[in-house]
Amino acid sequence: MPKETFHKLSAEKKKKIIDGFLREFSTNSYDDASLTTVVKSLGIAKGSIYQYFDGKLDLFLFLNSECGAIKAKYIGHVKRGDYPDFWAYFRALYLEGIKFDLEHPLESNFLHNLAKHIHAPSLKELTKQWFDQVIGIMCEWIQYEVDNGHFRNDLQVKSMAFFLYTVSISIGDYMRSLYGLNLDENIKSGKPVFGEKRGHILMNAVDDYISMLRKAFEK
Amino acid sequence: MPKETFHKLSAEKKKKIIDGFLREFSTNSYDDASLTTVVKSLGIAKGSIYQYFDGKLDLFLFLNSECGAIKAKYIGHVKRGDYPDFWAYFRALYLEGIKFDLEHPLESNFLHNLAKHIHAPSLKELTKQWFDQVIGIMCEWIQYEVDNGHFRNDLQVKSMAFFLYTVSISIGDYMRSLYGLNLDENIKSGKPVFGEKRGHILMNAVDDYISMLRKAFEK
DNA sequence: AGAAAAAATGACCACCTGGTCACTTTTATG
DNA sequence: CATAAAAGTGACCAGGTGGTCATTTTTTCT
Repeated sequence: MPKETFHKLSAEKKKKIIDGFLREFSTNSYDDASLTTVVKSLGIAKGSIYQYFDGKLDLFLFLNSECGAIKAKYIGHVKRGDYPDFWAYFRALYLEGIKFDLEHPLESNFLHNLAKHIHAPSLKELTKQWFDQVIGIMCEWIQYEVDNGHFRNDLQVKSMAFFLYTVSISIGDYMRSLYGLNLDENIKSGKPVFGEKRGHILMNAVDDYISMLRKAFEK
Repeated sequence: MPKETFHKLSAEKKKKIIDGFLREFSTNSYDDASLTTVVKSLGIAKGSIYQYFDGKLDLFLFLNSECGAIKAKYIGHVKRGDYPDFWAYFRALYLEGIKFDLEHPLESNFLHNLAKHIHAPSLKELTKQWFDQVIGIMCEWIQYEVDNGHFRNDLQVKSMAFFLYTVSISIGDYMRSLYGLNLDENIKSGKPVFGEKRGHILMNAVDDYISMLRKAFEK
């Protein structure tokens, strides 16, 4: 967590610093991201960031929690009970996710990039926690649907959760591939991450995937 | 590709060098793998490897093609025509894959590790080629089944190929998670990669996945 | 055996990283 | 305004990397 010094900074300066590092960590793996580079482009001294944070990892974890908090504001209010079936719920989560992508490109790409480099040894603890949490949530989702007779019950819930996790993560990659999106380039050039594509077009990819998942899981 | 000097080496020395680097590249990403470390543990001079190879990337690409060639010997003779349906064929490919894993742990883990770090910028070209090739093959598989009325035809073949690719890659991860395998540790300690597990037990994970894939793809 | 060619060597290079800390500048306080 | 505390600075450090090359050792050939 940042030191008090950082919180005392003006809102603009804080944002400038956060954005600078988000940009770097969004287009590089944790290890490849260079503090020196960011510090230079921000025009501040290297030593300053050690007045704000305990080190590279501390800085990264802070950015992660910031991005997570913003994303949670989007998907947090989507409730299973508000939808007739699981896949409508799942789809709504993705819609909110894309809205988040469009409105917070930097934060969105930071999180995508983290998921991409889930095997980075330096972030082993963070990614393990994150992974266990996601799998745990998905197990609960699936168990609920199995109990209510909506999902098949001939497989281990864990198998299904792993399957769902894998496919969910890859949806984003698929969208990028299908529409020829180059997020890194857009990030670097300051354009919107998803270019000119509207959210509902991107949902075509999600819908193809959901169509397959539905069949895979249904009783 | 290696220089002539390397090929003139005795078979034992060649194997020792190959194994040393395979071990390093199996337990580290391309960038994190250290030539210095391997060279020290092999007891040869740093300069020697520059007499054998054009550099780190050249060495890596050579190891990659070696491992690929060995794996191809296993899965190369599995033909679609020899199986009643696609999933029997798919399953047979995995059986051969596991056989390869057990008999060539170092080579197997090298390839797994490459797939894990598919986003590494230093290997961008290699991974892009590899990815395009795999997706291409899977598109052909799927198109064939669609044409013969075995797979649904209401989705883009590309969606299905991407889906199949994603799930296929994750099967290995799932096996590791399900059986608590720690491949890196086994590699480092010299134990068999999959520990004491027999191949047919590992296939339980594959079968759960196939069961879901079958439903997702069937007409 | 002697000369020439080939192979092996390891000190060394340029470069980069995250992190430090004595020092200067800015801000707050009495 | 003077003093003290807080914030900002950037040269510097140790540690690491892939790669080089003059030199030495080994092998090959006559």
